[in-house]
Amino acid sequence: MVEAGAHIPEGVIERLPLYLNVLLQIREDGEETVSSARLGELARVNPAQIRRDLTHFGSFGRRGIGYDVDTLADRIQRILGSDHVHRLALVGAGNLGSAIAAYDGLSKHGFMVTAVFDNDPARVGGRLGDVIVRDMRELEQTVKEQGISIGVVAVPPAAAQEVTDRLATAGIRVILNYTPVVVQVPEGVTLHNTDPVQELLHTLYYLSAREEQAGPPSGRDR
Amino acid sequence: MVEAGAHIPEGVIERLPLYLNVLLQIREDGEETVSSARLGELARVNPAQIRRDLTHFGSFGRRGIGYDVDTLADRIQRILGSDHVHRLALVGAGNLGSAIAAYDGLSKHGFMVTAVFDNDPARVGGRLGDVIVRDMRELEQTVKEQGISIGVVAVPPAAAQEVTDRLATAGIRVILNYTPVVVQVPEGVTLHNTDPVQELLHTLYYLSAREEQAGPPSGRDR
DNA sequence: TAGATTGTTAATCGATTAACAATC
DNA sequence: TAGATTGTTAATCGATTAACAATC
Repeated sequence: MVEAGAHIPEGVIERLPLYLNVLLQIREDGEETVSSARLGELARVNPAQIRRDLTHFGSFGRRGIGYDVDTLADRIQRILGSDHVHRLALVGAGNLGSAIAAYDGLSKHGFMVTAVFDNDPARVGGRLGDVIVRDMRELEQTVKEQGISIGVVAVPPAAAQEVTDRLATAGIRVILNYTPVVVQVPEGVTLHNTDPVQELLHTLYYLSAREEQAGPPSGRDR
Repeated sequence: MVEAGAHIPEGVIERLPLYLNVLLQIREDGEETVSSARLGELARVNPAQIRRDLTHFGSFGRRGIGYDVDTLADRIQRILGSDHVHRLALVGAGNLGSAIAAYDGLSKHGFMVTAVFDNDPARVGGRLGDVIVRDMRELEQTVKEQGISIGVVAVPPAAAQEVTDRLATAGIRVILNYTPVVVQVPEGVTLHNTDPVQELLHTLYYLSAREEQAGPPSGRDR
């Protein structure tokens, strides 16, 4: 265990969600204990690195045995802060928005879409999951009223920057951008671009006309 | 310029698509020249790193001036292999599949969805974009006939592993997994998990009850 | 010429990995 | 006890960054 407040490398924080995901899956399969070797196999991470990563937060395993799946999952959830519910504001109720609202992975980690916005009158008033679609004009007020800090942008590219600006102004602190547009955010707002194409392009490098060379270091990204 | 065949760090290959994306956006804005400083600002990458990254492939800029946007974009596209069209097979024609088929970012980088599969008889025979939805049973044959090497999994979680297996068997070399399931792929197949939730969880760490500490190193991921 | 910005070196910094004692 | 696997150290490896000469 390292002293509280010590700097924890970004890479460690990036891998924790991956470990958590694998642990939840293992739990569904009925496994109660897991070794760093098995965890590493499923997450495609070096077992030594997993053990090293975890020491930043304490020691959660038992020598000779491995890790208790339940306990480790709980600990990681508490470290990340995903042990309680987080509300999301979703902007855009088209195909993409609908898919996001129905996305299994969100609820699994305590994320709840509690507000949906669209500017198409045909959609406003309709339902997406359990939530009524609101007019875009209500964005600022609703975000503030519900104290939402995470926003998801699933609108046509042309509207991406404007929506981002409005979310930031409304007090949103984390924005998940589902458009391929490079948007700008003010200081203090964290932006995530979920552009699978960037990952495809990255893979392409190893795919195209490079058969004589070595492939990518691992079969999987992230 | 480094000798051909020299090892190029993975991080460099990961950043090239980011630079490319920013360059394409700058080009749309009508800019003809860009400095590493400006590029770094937009991509949120240290300017020195951008220059260092590019030296792996040659020298594309002009001292005192900067980089020609067109030229640099072209060079990166050729390095990555995105200067020609790549066909995609999309499995799952629901909301998510529809959103992916309509996704701007794909065509922008030369990715074309040329085959769509679903096992719902109500969807088979219908259209998604320009493509007729085929029955899942035709997957193997179609993938082989069209010589498709990239597959996109946009099916319900329960079907994710089976679809992945079938794509791999059919000869697909890159799989983009849009489900939250941790799927396994055989040697030689590259798997990308596009799970925005993992990124949200990662951000959560910096968000929750840690106001007294420093935030994440940068305002943006990827 | 003066100002700007690249290409490139060298130093720093941090992350990964192997190895093994501790211990279940 | 013997086997297994963690926690942790120490070594390696690689990536990032600052600085500056080259040059437009």
